[in-house]
Amino acid sequence: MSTAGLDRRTRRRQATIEEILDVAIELMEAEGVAALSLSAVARRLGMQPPSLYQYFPSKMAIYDALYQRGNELLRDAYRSAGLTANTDDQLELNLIVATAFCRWCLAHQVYAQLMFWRTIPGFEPSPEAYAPALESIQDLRGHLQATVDAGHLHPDAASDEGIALQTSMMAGLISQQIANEPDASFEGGRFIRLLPTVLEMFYQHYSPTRGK
Amino acid sequence: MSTAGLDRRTRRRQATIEEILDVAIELMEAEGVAALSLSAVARRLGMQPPSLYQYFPSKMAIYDALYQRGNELLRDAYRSAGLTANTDDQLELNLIVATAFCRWCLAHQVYAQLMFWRTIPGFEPSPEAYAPALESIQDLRGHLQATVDAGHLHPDAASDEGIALQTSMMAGLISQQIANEPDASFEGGRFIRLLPTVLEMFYQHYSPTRGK
DNA sequence: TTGACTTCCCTAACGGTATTAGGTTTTCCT
DNA sequence: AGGAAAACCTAATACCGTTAGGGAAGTCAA
Repeated sequence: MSTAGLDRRTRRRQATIEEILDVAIELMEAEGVAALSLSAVARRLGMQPPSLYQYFPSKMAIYDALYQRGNELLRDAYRSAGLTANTDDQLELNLIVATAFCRWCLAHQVYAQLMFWRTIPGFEPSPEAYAPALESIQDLRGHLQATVDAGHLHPDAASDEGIALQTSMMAGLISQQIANEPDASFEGGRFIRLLPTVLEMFYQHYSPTRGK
Repeated sequence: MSTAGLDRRTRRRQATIEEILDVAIELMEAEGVAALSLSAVARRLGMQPPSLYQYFPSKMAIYDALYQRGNELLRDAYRSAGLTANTDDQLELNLIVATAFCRWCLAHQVYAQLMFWRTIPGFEPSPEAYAPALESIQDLRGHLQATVDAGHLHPDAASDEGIALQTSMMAGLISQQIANEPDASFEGGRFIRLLPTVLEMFYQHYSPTRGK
């Protein structure tokens, strides 16, 4: 990530790579994820299209780099929300980080579509690009486990099933919001504003006294 | 829909249109929704690509026709599940129709992606193509209202919010399943098998005694 | 049966795309 | 300063969606 201590040319190269990715995201925001055109990217950069192949071996490689960048950004947003939260209540903390997660997805719909819907024909993320997504899932698992340990949830909440349940419910709100009301605010969105409700349902379902 | 009583030429024409749509769906299943190629469709039909323009004014029109067809098929699958269900229990009936809905989406992922994710750049369904989707939502509302009337759910369950909640939760399971385990069976899918659980949570949340 | 009209399908062409091949110029390190 | 490597170019290939225009075949009325 840091550019210090490197070759001058290597630094310039890295800057160009970032610039390509920035332009790609911008164009996808304007035209749609699947409508990304390398020619348009090159035009925007004042290059000829084949020159891009100095930096990425294919269009899919650009998607892959963006997939990775998105997962890193989301992981960081998620973590920093957990770290800066000022509360002792584990359940409230869960709401805070879940809100941060959903907020990020709605503010970065292009990334979200690339990361969670996987609708680009022929695109399969590389293990390297997928790694930060696994970290995010681990973080979520940690949050749930901490809530369990604090006695606020049944142990099953931190199981694979509990995680699948929570991610599915959040993914449902996010995908419905993006597909049906992409421009609504976080507070006003018909679907996303149900996030606290949905978390309540989750807590209810995994209440510590479940199964007597 | 019926081809009886029409011009001979009109009948042949209608058959060709259906054939084009069938081939388009087949290719999208194999290559991805966004990877549909009119040239490939024409090749499969033994035509030259421009000939397709006798039947559809553009590629988007084909997407639109498929969008409509998918919504009609889903509406019919949903309705027939409700009609053939053999139960007196309104809650069980809900599970049956919800299951039919999810089953259809997983069995027809191409349609589902087109209908619910809207990831084709520049595609906006026509009002005509959208109409059957509205019917499906009305059917869902009817089911929820009937459950409320039977005294099994709080009246809020059939409100706009209740419907948004239920559709979001189902959409979450479906989208997670399609994105992460598209080839899993309905019973074995890590996400979709949570459907009964999720409905339980919904019933719990909208229990008739809610708010005392 | 003839003539007109429509439908169907074709070829040719335009401007766009991703990508490869190969050459030239610029940049930088030793 | 020499030489390597990086950066960028032009040209070309093989696709794509779409438009223009023409010819053959089917259909209907006189």
